[in-house]
Amino acid sequence: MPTTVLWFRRDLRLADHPALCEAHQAAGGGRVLPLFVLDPALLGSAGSVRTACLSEAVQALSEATDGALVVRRGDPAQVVAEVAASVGAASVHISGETTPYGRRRDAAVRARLGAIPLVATGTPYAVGPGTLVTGAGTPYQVFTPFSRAWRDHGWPAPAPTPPTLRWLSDADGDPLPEPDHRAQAPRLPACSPQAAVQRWREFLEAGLTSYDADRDRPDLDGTSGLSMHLKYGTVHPRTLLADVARHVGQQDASGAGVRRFVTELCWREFYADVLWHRPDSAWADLRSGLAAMAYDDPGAAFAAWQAGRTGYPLVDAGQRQLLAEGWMHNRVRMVSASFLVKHLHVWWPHGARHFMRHLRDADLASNSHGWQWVAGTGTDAAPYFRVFNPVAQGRKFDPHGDYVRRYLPELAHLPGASVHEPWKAPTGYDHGYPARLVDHDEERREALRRYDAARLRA
DNA sequence: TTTTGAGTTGTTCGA
DNA sequence: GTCGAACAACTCAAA
Repeated sequence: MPTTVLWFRRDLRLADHPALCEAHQAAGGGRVLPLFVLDPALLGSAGSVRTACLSEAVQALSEATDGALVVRRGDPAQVVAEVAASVGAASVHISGETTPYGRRRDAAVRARLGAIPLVATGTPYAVGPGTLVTGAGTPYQVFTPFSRAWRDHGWPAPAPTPPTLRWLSDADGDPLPEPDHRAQAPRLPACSPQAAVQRWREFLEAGLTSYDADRDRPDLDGTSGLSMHLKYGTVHPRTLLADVARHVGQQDASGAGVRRFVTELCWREFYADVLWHRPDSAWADLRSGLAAMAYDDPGAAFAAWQAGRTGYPLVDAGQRQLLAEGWMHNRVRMVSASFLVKHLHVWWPHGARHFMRHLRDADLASNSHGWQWVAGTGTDAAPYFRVFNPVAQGRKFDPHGDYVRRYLPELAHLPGASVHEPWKAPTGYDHGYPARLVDHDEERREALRRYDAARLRA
């Protein structure tokens, strides 16, 4: 009976897993060796929270396979070929990868495997990147037409889990990185398929109806909280879309929330599609229109931004949440990114790299293209004259100041929305909060000047 | 090929 | 305090 290898990557679950089905089918009555490779090329750019989440998800997968999961550290091309040869595998199975590094890596693995086929089934998306094209056969550049095509295309039903899973383990593995973050930050949610399912149930019951209104409020628990699970694949968007479709039938009151949630999933797929067509846009401007833009080198101001000491409370609260929890509310990500790019005049990849290192949901496509949207260099970019005012954003989306106070102990004594303007409070700087690094009006005008100059030279 | 309608997420200013 | 206009044209997608 043949043996096959199932190499897990961004799909750390057993449910709704087409490549798992394929691996079992190819094995016939034989066994499947579950494998995870700790790739130094990927681990090197991950902060401690990211590493810990990965470690936890892999641990959960190991338990779900009754300890059969083989974890090996090293260059995937070498490790996968070695493992496949050692068990005499008939084929190696994967979920298709779509990021620039993942595609290069898989090509190298395929080459190294030689006669053993590397079989890709499915992707981490409901509709695989590169599937949808415009009538002219070109990739979509604007979200709304893409989202129409994406909904019209429809989403496949979740894959059924094979009734019996016959795992093989050769028991010769490397240890996982120590998940040491939980002691430091006990508030962090667990990273496992079970945790994903639990969070999803809670959100369906309590969060979805008010999602449209609450998702923009960092002071509330209004988001789905699923971004980390989508990143590691502890849940697949196909599962979510199928559940949501059932939910819609039951209660119409949640219509706006459902539509919005589906739209947010679609954004993830849109940016993955853009990155698929333009791998270089991960770390460089998608559009060349601002090639002549004058940026400042990241120096002391960049360090202050990273540490959450810019003197603008909403920005600083976000940056400190990022360092403490490996997560930042989406609204605050936009404000903080805008501040780095437009108030501190730093090129977006510097900020994007910092986010990628620390975010536990670090998704290359969403992160890079979210930054490019803010910077005005991406698809559907924000008009260049749109400069977020961190105080106005704070008053609007954190109206009682609860979010800011949660992360800035130096401002915990200021009541209500006054926390967004400590310079106006007599006691605003009594507990060591830093003065404003730059003046909003001044830097806004400076940003507009630079954009004008860049556009003239373009 | 040409035309047409439309495009995530804001801010400021002045009436 | 509230409200509408200006910001600046440009590109995309489809008819």
